[in-house]
Amino acid sequence: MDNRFQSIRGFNDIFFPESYKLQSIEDTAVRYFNLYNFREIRTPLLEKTDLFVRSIGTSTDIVEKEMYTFEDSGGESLSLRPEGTASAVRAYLEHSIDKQDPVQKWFYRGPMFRHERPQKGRFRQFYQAGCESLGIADPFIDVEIIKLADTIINALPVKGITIRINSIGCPECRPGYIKVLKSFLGTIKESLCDDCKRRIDTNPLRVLDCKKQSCIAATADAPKTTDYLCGDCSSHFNTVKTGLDGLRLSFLIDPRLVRGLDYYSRTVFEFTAEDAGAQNAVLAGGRYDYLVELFGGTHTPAIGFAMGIERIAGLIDTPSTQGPDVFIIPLTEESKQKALAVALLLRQAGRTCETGFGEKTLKSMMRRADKLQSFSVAIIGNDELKEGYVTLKRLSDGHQEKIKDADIVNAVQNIKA
RNA sequence: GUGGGUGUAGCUCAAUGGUGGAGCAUUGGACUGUGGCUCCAAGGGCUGAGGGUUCAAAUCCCUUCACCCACCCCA
Repeated sequence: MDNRFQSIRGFNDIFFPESYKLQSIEDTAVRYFNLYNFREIRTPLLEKTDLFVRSIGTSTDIVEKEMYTFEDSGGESLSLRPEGTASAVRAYLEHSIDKQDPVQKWFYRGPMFRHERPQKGRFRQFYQAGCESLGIADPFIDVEIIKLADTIINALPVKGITIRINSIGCPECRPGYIKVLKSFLGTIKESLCDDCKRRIDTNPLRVLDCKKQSCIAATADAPKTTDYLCGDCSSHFNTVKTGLDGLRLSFLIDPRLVRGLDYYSRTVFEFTAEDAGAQNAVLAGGRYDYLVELFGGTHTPAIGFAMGIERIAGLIDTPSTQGPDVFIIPLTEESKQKALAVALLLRQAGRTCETGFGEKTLKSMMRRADKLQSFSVAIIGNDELKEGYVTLKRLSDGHQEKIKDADIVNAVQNIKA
């Protein structure tokens, strides 16, 4: 056991029923993405490292220490994607989609990779489903996107979700705010933790995000981004808020919400769960109005979000599952061919079927049928073979009858009713 | 990368430094073509790995690995 291969840390095998839970979360998300007319885009898991460095930001933790980066045989630096937006924007420009129709609504789902220490709700390979709306600056798009996120979350059996929103301004107004914030932080520097002291210079916004009680207390009176927004950003944010109010969507304005990626601007939002451990952000996103031009395109406003599939799964009970409609029991070697024919017939009619091939005795097959929570069993032995019927038995009450071969599909229908 | 916790059967867990057990699960039988319930039995372990102390180590010490939780940060 000790010498056998082991998966690498933070890369997990996911078995049924956990896999089924993840699948149903993704399916729910995809259903609503489609309902909102988003179209799927599939991008590579591997990209040139620089794509992520330039979009996410050099001083972010993701780029500094969390990317799976290596050189391929040609000496080029490649990285497993730590998030989905950079690839989408790259594809948008690479295929000149902005020239055909700058307005695009895309969704994606799949694994992301970050080299962090695993803990509750955090893995090195994890799954996200997300969407991107490109080309529209209208704040009502923000409202619509947040409503989409809310709709997906509400379609799932999760409780205790809080929607937090904030605006972090634009290149017009943010520098001014950061200046004010920096000088404020300078005055309280001594009461901040060591990390935050360092952040004053490297990334002052992040000081507001510190979870240490002492830092939270020290920054209680810190200037708020929303008080320093320029006219355009301010009215954009106001429209978002009234739009959400108009949908009767309750949300919290969280001045400490700054997001960890450099490309965000204006509206940022996060859905947090009460019961999720320390990693409580289950869905997050925001505007990134300047990323397309940062990549060399024309100015293209955009907004998107991503949801953490496993984090949401952590809030959901394991779903109860159903066994097959019919478990087919061939008693003899000669009856196996007919067993297969019956199974195929039932499956064509949409009935889930399991076959008892490989089991030795009737008892062992019955036990297996029971263990799989089969609704019924169809026994096929030499008698049945000779006289052209199957013995159909309902396991819940033991009711059993002989069914002529031609009537099997109907009989299964009737026995379930 | 840092800190704390935990490693014993497939799973959940017992075992004062003195021959490693139980429940559940698995397989078979009681019951020859009828599951669940019950009873009986069987299989399954280098106690995560390596070293040390000791007459004697699952137990004490050191090292290492893995997992969990938290920090940093993030979905």
